[in-house]
Amino acid sequence: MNGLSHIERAWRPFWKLSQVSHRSPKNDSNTEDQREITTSREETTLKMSSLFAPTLKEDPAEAEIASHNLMLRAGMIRQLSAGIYTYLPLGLKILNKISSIVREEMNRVGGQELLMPAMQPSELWKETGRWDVYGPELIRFRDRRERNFCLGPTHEEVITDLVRRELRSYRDLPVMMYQIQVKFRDEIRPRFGVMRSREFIMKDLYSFDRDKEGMQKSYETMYEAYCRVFERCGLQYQAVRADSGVIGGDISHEFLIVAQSGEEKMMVCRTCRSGYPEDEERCSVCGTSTLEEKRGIEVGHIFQLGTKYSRSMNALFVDKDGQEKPIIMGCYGIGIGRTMGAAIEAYHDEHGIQWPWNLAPYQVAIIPVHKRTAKIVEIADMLYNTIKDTRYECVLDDRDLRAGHKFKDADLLGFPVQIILGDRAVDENTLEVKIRQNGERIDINREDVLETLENIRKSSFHN
RNA sequence: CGGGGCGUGGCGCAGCCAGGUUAGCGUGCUUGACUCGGGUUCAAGAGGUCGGAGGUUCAAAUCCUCUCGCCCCGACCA
Repeated sequence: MNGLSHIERAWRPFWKLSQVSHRSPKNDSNTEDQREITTSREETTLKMSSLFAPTLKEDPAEAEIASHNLMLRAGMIRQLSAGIYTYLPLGLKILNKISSIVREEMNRVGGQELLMPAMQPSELWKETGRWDVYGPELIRFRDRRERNFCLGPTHEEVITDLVRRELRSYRDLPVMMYQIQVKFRDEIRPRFGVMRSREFIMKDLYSFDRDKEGMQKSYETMYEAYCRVFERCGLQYQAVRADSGVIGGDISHEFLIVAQSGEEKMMVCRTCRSGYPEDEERCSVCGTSTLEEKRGIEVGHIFQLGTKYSRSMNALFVDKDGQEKPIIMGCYGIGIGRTMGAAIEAYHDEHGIQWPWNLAPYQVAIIPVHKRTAKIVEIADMLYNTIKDTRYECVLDDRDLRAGHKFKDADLLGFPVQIILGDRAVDENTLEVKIRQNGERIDINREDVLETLENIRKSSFHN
């Protein structure tokens, strides 16, 4: 058994432990182990003949909006029940792309990942009063011993409980912890596929500070991290001051992806780009009244909670002056699945999805137009193997289908670059490259593929 | 929860109002041939307790009752 002091020290942020001599795992492990760990890479290439992505030629009856329709058509999701979806391999791949970006940006600013239970005892919720306040949206049930539980729609209670048990001193603050996990909300009306579902993947981060200034600093840090997340996703976003709703607290901002089909209206300052709720008439940042109405999809929401949860749940720390004080909290959510839907709303055309470079499940699709000549198959394989060892992810459409079918699928699935291999290209030693974003087609020399890909990546307006 | 709509082969639909042989069409799927750069063409084939339960009737996909599910609009929300 470890002594408590050891445990306490172990979970402190590493930057607080600089005086403690701790051994780096790198120095500990032998080179054999290192090699094993570093060689386990994610799959970056795929033959489409083995991809489970049942595409639909026709529009599914249940889908009203583009993203829902296209996710179904592209074989990314399937519905199990109202507001409950399975992510098929391709859909999951994209979900993971978004999660990775989110995770990297959270880690970058000192967020520490953890994983909390979805199943939560009612007692915690009664402490904060939300067992009664939350309403039927909270999915409740009893276990075999008649004890009340709910499926977490959010995790303030659980993390506050964790922190009040383990965190004692101002020396332990600030801390930011987050998870990327499944949430449950029994929506009055689930709709638009993955956009408003009853079970969904969310990143939720919680910040803990010793005073208001610290909380505001954490808030600003997260605000900036959110900007980086959506920038990296290649999405046009807008932060808007917002109401706090049931989450509570004082100041909050919503992050919206700008899209025509967005449910939410907002006013954006033409001069400084500040965003306001739809009823605002002038920009308080630069004083002008040249606001423009835009529509967006809410994908993130950040809150300055203050002491709402720490007071009701008695999450206290001892400050420098020896006084017990409630921890000052903030919470910060990003809907991962919703971000995926919003990206499609923002980037699609009549043929299908147009993935931003960084969200594309694969950036490149190699499309041999037929398999009749050995040369085409050969070049396709060669390209596939070449790209396999690079930073690019690619699929090879090795299916036994006609060219038209492959083209339609490639457009539908939205790979940013298609490399089309036909007889002409083979004869002339060139490659035909089609850019999904703008439909542009260029012929390049075969040896220039990687350079071309890099150029396309760089010039992609939403990379 | 209020309002509207829909459940018929995997998917998209017709048939129902005015009950009546083996329940159709398109697409997809299987096989064969012809094609072969934008979901080809032709032929043959497999696949359906018509959401479920009960009722009316000689007879129900069709009429009646109940029920389950799904979609859309509204209030609510990440």
